[in-house]
Amino acid sequence: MDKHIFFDWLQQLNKATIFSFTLKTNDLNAWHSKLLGFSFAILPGEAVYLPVLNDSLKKPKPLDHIDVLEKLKPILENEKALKIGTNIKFNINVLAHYGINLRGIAYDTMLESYVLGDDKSHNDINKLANQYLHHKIDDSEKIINQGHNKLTFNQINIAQTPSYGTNTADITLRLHLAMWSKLQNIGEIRKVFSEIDMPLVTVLSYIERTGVLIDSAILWMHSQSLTETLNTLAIKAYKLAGEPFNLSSPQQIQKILYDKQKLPVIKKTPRGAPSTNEEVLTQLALHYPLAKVILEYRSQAKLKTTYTDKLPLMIHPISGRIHTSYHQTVTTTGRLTSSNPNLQNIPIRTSEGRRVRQAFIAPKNYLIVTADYSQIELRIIAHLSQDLGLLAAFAEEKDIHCATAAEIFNVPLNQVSREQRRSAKAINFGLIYGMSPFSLAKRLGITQNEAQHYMHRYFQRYSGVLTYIKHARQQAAKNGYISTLGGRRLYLPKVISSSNRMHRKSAERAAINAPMQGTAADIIKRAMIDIYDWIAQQNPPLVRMIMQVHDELVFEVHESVIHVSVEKIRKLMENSMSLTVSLKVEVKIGINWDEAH
DNA sequence: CATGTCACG
DNA sequence: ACGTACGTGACATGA
Repeated sequence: MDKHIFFDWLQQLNKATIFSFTLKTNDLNAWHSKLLGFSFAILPGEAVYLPVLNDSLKKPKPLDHIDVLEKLKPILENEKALKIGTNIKFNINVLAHYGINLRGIAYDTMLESYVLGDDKSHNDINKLANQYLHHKIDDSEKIINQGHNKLTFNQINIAQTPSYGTNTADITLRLHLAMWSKLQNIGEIRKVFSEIDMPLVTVLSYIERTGVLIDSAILWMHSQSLTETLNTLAIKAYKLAGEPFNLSSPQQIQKILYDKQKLPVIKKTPRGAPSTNEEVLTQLALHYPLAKVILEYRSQAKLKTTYTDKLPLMIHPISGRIHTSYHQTVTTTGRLTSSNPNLQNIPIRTSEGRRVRQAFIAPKNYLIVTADYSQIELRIIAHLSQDLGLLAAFAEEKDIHCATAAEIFNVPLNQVSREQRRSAKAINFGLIYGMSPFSLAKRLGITQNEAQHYMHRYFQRYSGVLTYIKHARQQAAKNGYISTLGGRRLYLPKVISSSNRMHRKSAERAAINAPMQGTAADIIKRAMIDIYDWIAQQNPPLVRMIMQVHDELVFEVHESVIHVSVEKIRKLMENSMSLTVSLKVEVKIGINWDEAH
């Protein structure tokens, strides 16, 4: 009977040009998860749960003596059989562990929800079902967790009755149909979905599974030396405070500094407590040695607790490498995020921090190659605004901060002082974030009037930029969203016309920043897709893409092909999207990530 | 589980 | 008179 149902479904799947499927696993972490079963749906309302025969299967032996995976493999690997799923990257990663190379990945409901701008929880099938299908999944549908009858997915038999096991595929299919009917009519969104987000899934899965090689001995030694430094700093701090206290507790530091030692309160936290953050302590450190010791302790403790202690623990026992997860549906702008561990915030700004990067190494006969987009966000605003001055500065390959300084301070390019360049750099950064004179003044340590004056000069010289910023604000207010070049939208639900001035201003800044940050994300994602296609053609592959850090890609490249590969990578990145300004990529090579930077 | 802090682009 | 540059994830503390 079971076998009959199974072979019947197998036949139907074989004929289907498109179907949805979900996986049941024993762990949400793909690297440690065992496959228990599949659910499939070809038509709305019809679904099946297929248990997988594996060694976790004990008592009931559904589909005994049939290797379900082996039978499904050709279907899952068939490019012509289109698949619908939710968080398909997870499925690819799990299936890869079983030797299945998932192809024909067509629609991911999580990504559909993301590009449609639904509020968060793009992966929450219950919420989406409620929103799009007006369908509440009640507990009776959940086959597991039913009181005494605790069945896990490896114990359920093949099932066609409505149950939590089968209906996830059904709901996924119906969710897709509902979201796609909306999505396909909006050209921009359809474009970003099909040209960027969907093809990127396979690429990210590849990068995650490839992983990064870490020299844990380097990190271990670094941890040891940090322990000593921290001990010494703690003793110093206790002496200056007159008593021992927990240097990791902002609350206790606050008591010592402000209650006991009566230091001036420079800033308060959102909840009204006197702040002890870096900005405040740096000012206090000019007069009070204790503040300096705390600062030093904090930065060293951060290195140890977040990086040197933790990274070695994240090395996968089998691959011997670190496998992060990239997330496509977290940010408002379209950037990726990385977690477990986060490889997008590895220290670089201090020499002590860079020692952590020295532990990111390449295997024997390979080198680390990094490729960075240079000034990508400013190039994007040049393109979006079509400001002639900015376009010319990039066309002439000028140092952009120097060029800006020359305009603002009205001096020849070759007479720009270091101080002037520094100011111009702050203005350029502020430009990207929608700065106010107040914040620019604070950043540069000048008066608000002076800052106002600088900004006025900037917008006088680059008037196209001002026009563009005004335009972005208007667009956001008129449409309730702002778009990137790739077609992604940042929705500003109501806040953009909020009567609360602070909220409104904040939404305006987001509207100014999103097209730049988001277009930069579009560009590097397109590049990653192109680079992956190139790497996939190699046999054997001598280049591996191993990390993405917003405007940078990191590779392991075999020594024998280093120079041709570098030029190919550069070319693919610089041409990933066509803009009025040319894109510039800086490539560096080293034996570790620090040296390649 | 919220808060404060700090690592990155 | 007010607060005030965009976007993230991880950690330790302490209720």
